[in-house]
Amino acid sequence: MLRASARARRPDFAPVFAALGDRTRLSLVGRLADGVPRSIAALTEDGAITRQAVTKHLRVLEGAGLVRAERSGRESLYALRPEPLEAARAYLAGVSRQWDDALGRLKAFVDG
Amino acid sequence: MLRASARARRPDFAPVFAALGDRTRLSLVGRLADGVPRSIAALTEDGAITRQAVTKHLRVLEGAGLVRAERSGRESLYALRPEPLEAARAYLAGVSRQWDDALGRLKAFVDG
DNA sequence: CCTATATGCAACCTTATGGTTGCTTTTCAT
DNA sequence: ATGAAAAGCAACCATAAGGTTGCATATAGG
Repeated sequence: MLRASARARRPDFAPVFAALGDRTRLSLVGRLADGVPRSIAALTEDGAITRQAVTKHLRVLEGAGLVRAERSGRESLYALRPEPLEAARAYLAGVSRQWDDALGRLKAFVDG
Repeated sequence: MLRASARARRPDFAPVFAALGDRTRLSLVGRLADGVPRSIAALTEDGAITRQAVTKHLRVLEGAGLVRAERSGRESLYALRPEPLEAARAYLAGVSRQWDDALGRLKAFVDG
């Protein structure tokens, strides 16, 4: 039963949203959205926060699949991975669509 | 300077994502997506969790604007508010678009 | 009126989170 | 070869998060 297992294995988006649910992390995602991989030091540059804190945030993002690290010499470069972002976007679109459909049916019922 | 203040007041989505970043809460949102307001008791029915815990989650969702409570007699009915969901969706779309544009420019440069 | 239902409030517990500091290790460049 | 730069590791701290239990309050309905 492919359809059943496909339905059963719906990925759970909570971790992705949780990873995005922090100002600092959201800002990191925003900064990496230009497609340029950056080192931890580069991402710390604004100085608002310690390098270690940035590292932790990057690990969280990596854990949610939102970012990927690649070591290059003495620095490790973090790059955005758009796939889970897109998946989360699609998920939200689905919920919104469900809502709109429901309202549509309600209106049809009332009018009908 | 209307434009400047409009730009300055970009809503910050972290709280919305944070509210969505929990399985239970995400499930509540999913259940309310059919447009039917539900009481706390109704939303607790599966019994996986205490009514109090559900209440707390609903308050968090309400704090993020994702849900709205209206008291009706002895029960308070919670209804989904699609606006912040849609806004969050649009935000993610924006990040994805930025990423795609960046890749497009990079490709144009390489090919160029 | 009295009782069962629905919710609210408050205290409490455990673990996760966001952040720091200090020290070590790897690597680049002079 | 040596010093500075980049990152890793580990311990620690304070607070927030998710959850529970116990008790109080309001309302629906016989």
